[in-house]
Amino acid sequence: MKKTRYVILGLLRDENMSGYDIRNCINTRMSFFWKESYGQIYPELNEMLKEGLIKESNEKAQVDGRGKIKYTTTDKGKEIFCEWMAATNEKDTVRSEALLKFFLADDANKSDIEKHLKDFYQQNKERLDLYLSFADSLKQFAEAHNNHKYILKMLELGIKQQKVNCEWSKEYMEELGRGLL
Amino acid sequence: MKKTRYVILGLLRDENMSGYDIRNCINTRMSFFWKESYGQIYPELNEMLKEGLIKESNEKAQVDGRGKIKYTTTDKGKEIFCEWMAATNEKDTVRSEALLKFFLADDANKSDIEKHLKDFYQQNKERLDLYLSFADSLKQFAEAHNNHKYILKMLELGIKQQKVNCEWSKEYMEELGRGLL
DNA sequence: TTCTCCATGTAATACGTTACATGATTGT
DNA sequence: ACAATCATGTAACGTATTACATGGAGAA
Repeated sequence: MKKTRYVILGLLRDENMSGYDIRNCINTRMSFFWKESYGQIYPELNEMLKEGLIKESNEKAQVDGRGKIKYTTTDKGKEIFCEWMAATNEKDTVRSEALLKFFLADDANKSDIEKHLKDFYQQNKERLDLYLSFADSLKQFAEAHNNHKYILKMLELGIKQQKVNCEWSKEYMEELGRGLL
Repeated sequence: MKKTRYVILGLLRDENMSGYDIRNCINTRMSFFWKESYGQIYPELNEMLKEGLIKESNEKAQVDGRGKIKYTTTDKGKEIFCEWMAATNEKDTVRSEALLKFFLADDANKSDIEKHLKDFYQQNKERLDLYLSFADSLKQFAEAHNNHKYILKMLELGIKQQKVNCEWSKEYMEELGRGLL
């Protein structure tokens, strides 16, 4: 089942946003467990408008200058968001090309693996730093929004996961470097 | 880019397999970072046959009884597998409905979150046990195949990840239970 | 003025799942 | 005899990415 509308609805509860904002927010803050492309977001927004799940918020439209269209959730939107929240989750769809290569490796492609481990470490380190700084900025306003503490909890997990990935790839690289494998 | 053929090629290097075998192997051993459905595997196998990346291995066909068709990689298949192995990885496609809900939670859906945390813990625990037993069985034949040590390394990461997820969700549940959040 | 980024959108294409059809084999 | 599982396959459908089109705003 498509979940685009629920992410949108979830974000709009907190703050009025344009399609562009939504896409950016998802692909930065939420990037370690989600992403969306414009090709999904814009058509979905118009669909949701028709269904009355969101509406344009003209209040802030001018403040921001541009022809930007900001949206808010309607009561109906909040309702279907809550229904989704309460429902049992589908099985995750996880696909990692790096992990796939690590799994399928053998002696013939040892040097490729070393390269991919390096990239893997780098990417996880970058994300780790991103989440740490995001968590820091949230902590400063922990009282401001009641949902901040939930996001912080979530980030805590992301940080732990990135750390595990970094440690593992570092160790693995060292083992390969010392010819232990 | 579709990666189905590379998984297939990777598995076939090690052992002759049928489409059914391949699908089972992916959806059990590799389930924490990959999956494929019959609708992808069978058409892909026929496509690969046409392109000369794999061929039927009639040797073992009878041994197994059934009308099972087992495949092996050809030289050309090995070649394109190696090319893929050496290439830089695409960004991962990660989508977890559970994590999405944890991120989008607020006080209004606290009880939903508790339920999802319970499920999350349960699923991660089950996977953890699965990988532990898989790792155990591989360790017994660690010398048999030169690729076993790479798979073990990979499983090591999977095990660490599952553990982190279990610990995090357990802690989170306790905090919620004690009304700390 | 030209470049870059903001901003919205769509059409073509690629990818993936589901549900169904079919039939053999094994265990009870 | 019956159910379960093995085994292969396809058509319909749903979902997601890509590439492109369009144009305004701000900076160099």
